[in-house]
Amino acid sequence: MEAQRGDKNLRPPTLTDVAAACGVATSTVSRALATPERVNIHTRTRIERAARELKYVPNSQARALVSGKTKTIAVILHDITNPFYFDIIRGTQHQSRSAGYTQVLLDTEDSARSELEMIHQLRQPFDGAILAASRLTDRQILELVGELPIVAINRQTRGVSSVFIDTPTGIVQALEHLISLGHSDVCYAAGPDSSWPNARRWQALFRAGEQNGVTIRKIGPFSSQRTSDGAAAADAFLNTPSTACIAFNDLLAIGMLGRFQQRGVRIPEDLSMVGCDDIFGSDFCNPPLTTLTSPSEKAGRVAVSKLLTLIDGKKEQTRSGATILPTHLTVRASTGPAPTERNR
Amino acid sequence: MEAQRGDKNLRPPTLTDVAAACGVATSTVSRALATPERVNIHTRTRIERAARELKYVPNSQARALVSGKTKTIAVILHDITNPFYFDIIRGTQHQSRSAGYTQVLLDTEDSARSELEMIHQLRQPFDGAILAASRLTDRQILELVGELPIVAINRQTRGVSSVFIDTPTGIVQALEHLISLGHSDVCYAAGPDSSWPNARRWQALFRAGEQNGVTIRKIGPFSSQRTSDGAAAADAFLNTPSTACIAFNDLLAIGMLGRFQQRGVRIPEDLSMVGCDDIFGSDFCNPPLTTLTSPSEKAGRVAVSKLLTLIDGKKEQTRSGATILPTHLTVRASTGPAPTERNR
DNA sequence: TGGAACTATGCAAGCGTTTGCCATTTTTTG
DNA sequence: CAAAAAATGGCAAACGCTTGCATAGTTCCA
Repeated sequence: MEAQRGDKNLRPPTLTDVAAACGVATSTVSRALATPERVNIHTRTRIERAARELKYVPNSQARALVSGKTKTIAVILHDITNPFYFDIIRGTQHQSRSAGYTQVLLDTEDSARSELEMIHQLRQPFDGAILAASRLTDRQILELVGELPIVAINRQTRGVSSVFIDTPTGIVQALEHLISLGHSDVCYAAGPDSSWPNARRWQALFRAGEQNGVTIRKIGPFSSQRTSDGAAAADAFLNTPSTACIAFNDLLAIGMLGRFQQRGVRIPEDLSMVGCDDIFGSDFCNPPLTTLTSPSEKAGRVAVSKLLTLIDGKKEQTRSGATILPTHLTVRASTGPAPTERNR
Repeated sequence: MEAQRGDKNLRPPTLTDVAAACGVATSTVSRALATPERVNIHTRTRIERAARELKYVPNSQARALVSGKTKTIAVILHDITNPFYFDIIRGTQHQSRSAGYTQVLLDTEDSARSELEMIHQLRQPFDGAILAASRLTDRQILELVGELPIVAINRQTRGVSSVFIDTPTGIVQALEHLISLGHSDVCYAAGPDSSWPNARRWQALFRAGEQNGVTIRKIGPFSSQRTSDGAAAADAFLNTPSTACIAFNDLLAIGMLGRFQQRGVRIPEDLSMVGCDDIFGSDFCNPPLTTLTSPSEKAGRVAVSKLLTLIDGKKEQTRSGATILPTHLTVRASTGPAPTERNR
């Protein structure tokens, strides 16, 4: 109950303070710190010592003002607490940090409107932005790209740099896994219509079903932001004759698992479940979930490095391609042989 | 492969641009936007329209430079991906956003050194900081408090504003729960020595054990950052004669659960497990974990509001007290009657 | 009707840096 | 040894905004 306000050192030291302490001009101090070779070794060391003694820290605002660069990037997602983002965030964090950038997490609370608005504001304080699973339309995204370097994750739009986690291809693999277990009627528990990856996953599954001659159905759309959303999906599933279900994401799948247990449906004896993403928890839920493991952290890292090359604006490298990251099927205990007869 | 760089609007519009468009001075525009009542209604609307048309967005750097306030706070934690923080982050996010502040997440990657260093740097770009589970010493924290408004979460230090999630009291409740189930020998699986809450939890448990006349033991310290850390703890536990275990946190507890299953130990028939925090996953792990539910999101919110009053610097309100938030015991399936005879 | 009291707006300084340009000194070179 | 070149460091402008002060108009009251 004493110190709780900065009494001493009311004003942090500035370049001018350091300059005064050394009897040189501020410009010299600035150069000594930024371009040491432009300054005499002797004065330089003197300045460096003074700066250290005064605990001088450059004011990033002032620096940003003149340079126009804030060394800060925005990572935009619509729900910070969705575990899918955890690893992505970790990836962006690592990569941006190691490049000397600060990242700011912004959640749009699931409203496309605020997302667009937000990004408009962003133009000033950020050097670039990463759109993780955006709900924006292609037009909106392109408009943004005109204002700010942008990299999208799991969202491909012509002319926009992006990183795509190739779950659709993984889904084909998952279907084959199910087929090899004897399943011939598979249901997709869909995520929100506004989700771009959701459409892609469904499409991939549907096509693969056609090619393999198995029945594919779809239930949903369901919200898929928390496990509790799974209950509705589970109940809907039990109205289908399918023996296996591939869910849009693990959150939904885990929720379904819980509901099935509640209703006395045994997994994988009565039916098989496959999730997507391999989020935290997929390995210890009950039963552990067979899922498509996403290289999320890597996606975050790659997105940041793409963004940084965009920011550094090597015009030549402005090839706004999509980087595609493969997923792999992780088989755990939620998938098993198709039941001879579906019990209901 | 076309638009990917801001071709148009190379330079965002400034106050001066708006002023020119209206034929007034920049100061007038500034006032029209900041203190509308100080400007004639007629000019004001004219300015507002121009600003809208030009899509003027104030430059936060410039504003920060003159005001000295960045409207940004730092949230410092040592591992972004530790699920314990998710809800805290969500809380801080909500509260700071609604107060018009931006939050930046900084992880110290578990090194006290970088934490201190980092915060020193922070002084410039942040108006304040929230220390979530700091590894700093009291002295270091006090030093910081002299430089920057600070609120600590789960860390009490004289003279430092803080929010404390009262898990220790909850632990007593958990012990009583176990005692009522017939357990009389309880083991604590400890987290890292450097963790302040860990010490408090152990202390509370130990005392409660003395008062209730039950045996309390301790194993560890264990790392407790991911579930895999639980394996070692589980094995260590099996070397004790205890019939119940209270783990430092849920991550550790869930990890232990997995290892027990691997080793054929049945929960709760053979032994009971209690975790702390009630993180994402505690409700769907196998078996669902009895745990002390933390009001984490609320803790985040409260921390931010305390920080903001500190920043606004009402000298009177500078009562750097600790806010204590109660936890409650959530009983799920991992605790049960003590086994008549511990099978091993 | 002559100020007093407002109201509305402009001027210009200043926030802490960076940086182009110039002046001075030192070094190099023929 | 003089001239050219390089090294060093200072000056001042600029980045975009806020704000204290000054300047006109307006309104008001005696």
